Amino acid sequence: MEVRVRYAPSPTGLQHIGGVRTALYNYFFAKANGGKFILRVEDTDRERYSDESLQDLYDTLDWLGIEWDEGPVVGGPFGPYIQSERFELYRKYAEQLVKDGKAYYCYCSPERLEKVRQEQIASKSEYQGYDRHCANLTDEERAEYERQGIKPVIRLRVPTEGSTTFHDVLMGDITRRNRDVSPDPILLKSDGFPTYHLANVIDDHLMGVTHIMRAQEWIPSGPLHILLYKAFGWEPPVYCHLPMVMGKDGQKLSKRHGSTSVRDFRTKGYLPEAIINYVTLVGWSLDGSTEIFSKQELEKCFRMENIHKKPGIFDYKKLDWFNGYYIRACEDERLASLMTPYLQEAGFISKEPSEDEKALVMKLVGPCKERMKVVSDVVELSRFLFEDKPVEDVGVYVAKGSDEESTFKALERGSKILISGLEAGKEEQEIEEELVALSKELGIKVNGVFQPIRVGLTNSTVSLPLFDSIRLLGMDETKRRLGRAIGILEAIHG
RNA sequence: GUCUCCUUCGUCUAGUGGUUAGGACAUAGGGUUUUCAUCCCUACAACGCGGGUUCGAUCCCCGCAGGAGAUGCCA
Repeated sequence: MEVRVRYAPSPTGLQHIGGVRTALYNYFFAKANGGKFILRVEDTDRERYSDESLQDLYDTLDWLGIEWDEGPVVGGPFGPYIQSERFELYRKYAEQLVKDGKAYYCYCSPERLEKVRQEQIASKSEYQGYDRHCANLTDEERAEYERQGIKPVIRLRVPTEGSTTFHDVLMGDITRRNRDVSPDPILLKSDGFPTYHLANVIDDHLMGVTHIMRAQEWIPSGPLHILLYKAFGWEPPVYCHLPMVMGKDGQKLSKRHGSTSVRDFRTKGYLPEAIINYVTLVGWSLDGSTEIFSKQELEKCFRMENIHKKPGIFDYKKLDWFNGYYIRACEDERLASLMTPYLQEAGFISKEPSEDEKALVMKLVGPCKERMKVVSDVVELSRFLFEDKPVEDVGVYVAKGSDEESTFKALERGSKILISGLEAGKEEQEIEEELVALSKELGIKVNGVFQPIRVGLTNSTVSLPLFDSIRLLGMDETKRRLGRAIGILEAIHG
């Protein structure tokens, strides 16, 4: 039997880490088993739906390189794959259930339901949920409600006796007494749209879904779904409930923990490889020691059995580590093009970069590569090139173990060695050795010579390596800034 | 309140009826280095608690505690 899985998000917000991981697991499971990965849009909540969310869904999957075999845009044999376009279908099935006596019309107002709920809470009633007020209306009562123009909902008749069990690949058998299953949940809302439970079961069945991998928060409604499959006389699929992704405090990951939308991470300069690799590892592992996985590898080695039961806490620092790793592994050309938008945003280079600017960005890649956690770090690393704010504070030029006098000499003589050396076409290593010799002569540490030069050139004690900085600045600018730095130290010395 | 699920270093995890309980991130220290970073080395650090079963339990069983989720005309 062919494996068919689906990712079925609701476009009511930006795609977040938890959702994307569900998508990834489904996608990898399909690939590893030569199956099909289906994308289905569950847009039955008309209140919260937004076009932006739908677009974000497509953009995010696109960016991650997750292609769906069937779904919106690409189509497929069981379409449409957007639930709002399947509107009529759900009503038909719901009404069939009513005809079969497995569901019924309910005319209760939201206000009444709320009142019932409040009373149950207030009385600490053991029984919580709908009181089945409309479960056995007579034809006359129904007709009266209809006359009043009340739009009914359709509720499932949940048995009050017995229990329902379903099997979960990870959890084993999960059993719930029927009296503990949500009493008579709504299947079709008064606006004619189905609820999640109805639409989900119908579509999974009609689309031939064989395995359902979804978040653990759905476990409690598992029995309800089984009841629905039974009511329709359908065979339920294999279930596998995924551990949730939590924040530092052990609560469901949310915005107060930091970024949660993939768009946020993308904007900050995270690479899709890093997101895929790390997110997959929260709740899944191959062998406990392999950490680096490419998407292609995961498409081969992903096993459902290796998914964990325990919810995982999302560790931003470990993500950073992965991202740094992937930045270092990134091709120069690609990294340059990833860096470009940040440099443009900062106003460092133009929207239509000239050939010179492009060449400069390429030169920036090497020195920045080892130093970025996220691509946006390039802005701070390269700021000295585009914004020249000389350091006026003499103390900054003085390295640890040196003093103002030695620093001045080191800068003055070091600059000469540097410039004449470069102009004579000497090897950098040779120049470096001469600078080291100078430090010895002055009786200061090596950095006592390099620091004032670096501060003079990059306006900061923390900078890219000296010779890289010079290459980026160019000879003329190097001379200018060195001359100016000498001036600053000289002036203060009188 | 009721129901369901979960429990190995701070975090992600490996693992076994007898192991020095392994790896990675983080943290701390050190080395390489012109700063930063990279890279390398070292250290720190865990089987939730209580009962069983057993010659022996982190591992098997039962309680407990703690955590999470669900309990919507949201998914």
